[in-house]
Amino acid sequence: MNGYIVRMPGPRFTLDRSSPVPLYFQVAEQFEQAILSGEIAPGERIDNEIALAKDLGLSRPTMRQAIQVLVDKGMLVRKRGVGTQVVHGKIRRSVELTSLFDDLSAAGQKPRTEVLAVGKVAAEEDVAHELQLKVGEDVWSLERLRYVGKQPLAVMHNFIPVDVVDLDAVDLAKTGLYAHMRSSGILMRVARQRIGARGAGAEEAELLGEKKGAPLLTMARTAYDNAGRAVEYGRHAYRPDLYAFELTLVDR
Amino acid sequence: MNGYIVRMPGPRFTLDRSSPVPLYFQVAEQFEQAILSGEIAPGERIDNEIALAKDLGLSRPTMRQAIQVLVDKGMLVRKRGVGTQVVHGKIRRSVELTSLFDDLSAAGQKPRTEVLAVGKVAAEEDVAHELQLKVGEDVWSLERLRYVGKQPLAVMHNFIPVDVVDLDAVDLAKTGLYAHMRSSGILMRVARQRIGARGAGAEEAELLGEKKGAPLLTMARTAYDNAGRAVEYGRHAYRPDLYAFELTLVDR
DNA sequence: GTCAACCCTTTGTCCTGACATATTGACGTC
DNA sequence: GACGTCAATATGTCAGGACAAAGGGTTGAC
Repeated sequence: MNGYIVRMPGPRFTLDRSSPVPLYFQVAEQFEQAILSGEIAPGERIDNEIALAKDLGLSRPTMRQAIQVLVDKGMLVRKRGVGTQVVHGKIRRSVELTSLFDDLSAAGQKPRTEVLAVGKVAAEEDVAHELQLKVGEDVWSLERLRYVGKQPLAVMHNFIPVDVVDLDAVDLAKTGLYAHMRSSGILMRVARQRIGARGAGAEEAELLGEKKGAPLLTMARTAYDNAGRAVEYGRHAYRPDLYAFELTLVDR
Repeated sequence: MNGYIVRMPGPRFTLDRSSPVPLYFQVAEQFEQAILSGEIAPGERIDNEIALAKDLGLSRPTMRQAIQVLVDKGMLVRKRGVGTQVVHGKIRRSVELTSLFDDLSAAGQKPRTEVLAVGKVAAEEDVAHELQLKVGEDVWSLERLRYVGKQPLAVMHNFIPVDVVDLDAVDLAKTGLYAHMRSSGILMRVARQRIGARGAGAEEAELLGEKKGAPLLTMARTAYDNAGRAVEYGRHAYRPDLYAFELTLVDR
C-alpha cells in the first residue's frame, strides 16, 4: 500500500500499485470524481497525456487508457493537435446491463415486486426464436408487477431457458431476477433492446391502474451470456408517467 | 492433443500499410465481415491474440485494438484464460449520433420531410436550460413532419442556438437537419437522450393521422459539439407502430 | 492588410517486451 | 473413483519508445 500523491492542475490523485484495481481504472475513477464535483469545469482542458503520465508516474498507454474510459462515457472529448476537454459534468448513467430493480435501488427508492405467475411453459415461436430454442421446448415464464412506493410501475414478463437457472427455489419477490441469475453464475455480457410504445391491453391496464388503451412504454430485451448463449428474453411495459429510458451517446 | 479446432483467419485478411485507414480498423472491418457473412459461426472461438497478430504481421496491442472494436460492438466476447468467441452474427447497429433521416435512408426507405414551421423564437425555460442559454434569448425553432412512403411517421421539433447555424438559407425539406449542421462544420460528439411515451395531443394526432390520446413514442435529445457546447435540442414524437429504438448493450 | 507557408503542440497509431491472473484440463495421490 | 495440485493457455495490465497527422498560431511574402 504505497500511497502516491501527485500535485496536478487541480486535483490530487492517489495511486495504489498494490491494489487489484487496475491503475488506469483508479485514474479514471478519480478523474470522474473531479469532473462530477466540478473541480474541473466543463470546457476546461486537461493536461496533455504525456505530462499527466509523467506526473503520475505512469506510462502514456496507461494514461491513455484511463482517459479513454471517460471518453467512452461521454465526459471527455479528445481533439488531435489541441488537447482533451471536459464536455459537461452531469452525465446520466447510460442504459446499462442492469435491471429496473437496480436502477430504483440506486435511486434510493424502495421497489416492491409482486410475482403474478411463475412456471414452465412451452415456448411460443417468438420466444423460441429469441432464446435460440425450438418451438414447444420448456422455458421458465415469469410475470411480475413492479411497484415503486404504492404505485404500480411496470408489468414484466420474462422467459428463461430451463437449463440456465432454477426459479422454483427462489423468492423472487425479495431477490431481483438478475441478482439471482448473477449469483447462479450467469454473467450477462451483451443485450439487445427494443424500446417502443403501445396502448395498454385490458389486463395490463387493470394491473397498472390505467385505462385500456392508455399509452405504455415498452421494452423487449434479449440478453446473452459470455458464451453467446441467450439466457433471458423479456417483454416489459412501463407506465410512461413514472419511467423513461435515458442514455448518453458518444460518437467515436 | 488439442481436441478442439481453432478457427484461423481462413479468410486471409489483406492489410494495406500505405492506406490512411488504421491497421486495427482494417482488421476489425474484415473480421466483422467474416462474422456477418457467417464465415465464422456464432459460438466459435477465434485464434488467440498472439497467433493472430503473428499471422498478420502485427503487434499484439494492434491486434487487441482490432478485437476491442468488435467487443465494443457486442459481436465478440473475451474470456480470460479461455479465448475470444463470436457472440452472434446479426447485430443491429446501436443507437448512434445519427438522425432518423440517416436511419431511413440506410434502410432503403424514401423518407420525405414537410417543414411545418421555421423561425426564430424566444427560448422558453426548458429550451434555454437544455441549450445553456438565458430565457428569452433567440433560438431557431424548427417543426417538421416526417413521412415514410405516404404514412406520417413523426413530428419533430428542434431548437438550435442562432449562432450555431443559419436555417434561413436552407431547403430543409431536401436536406436533413443534421446533414446541414455537419456541412456547416458543426460536429456533434455527445448526445443525451430520453425515451418515453405519452398520449397524442389534438394537434399531433391530426398530423400523424392518429386519434387524440393515441400512444406515441417520444424522444428528447440534447446534442453537444466537441467543445461541449449544446448545439441542438429536440423533442420528437413517433408513431409506435412504425418506429422503435433498438440498441445493443455491452457490459465492460 | 491578406493569405500562404511553416512550426509547435497534442493526440493517433504502432512496435517490442514483460509480468499478472483467470480458466481449464491433466496428473497424481489418497 | 474422488479430490486437490499443477501446468498450459489466453487474456489483462503496464512500460517505454517512435513516428504520423491534425489543429492552431506565428511568421513572412506580397
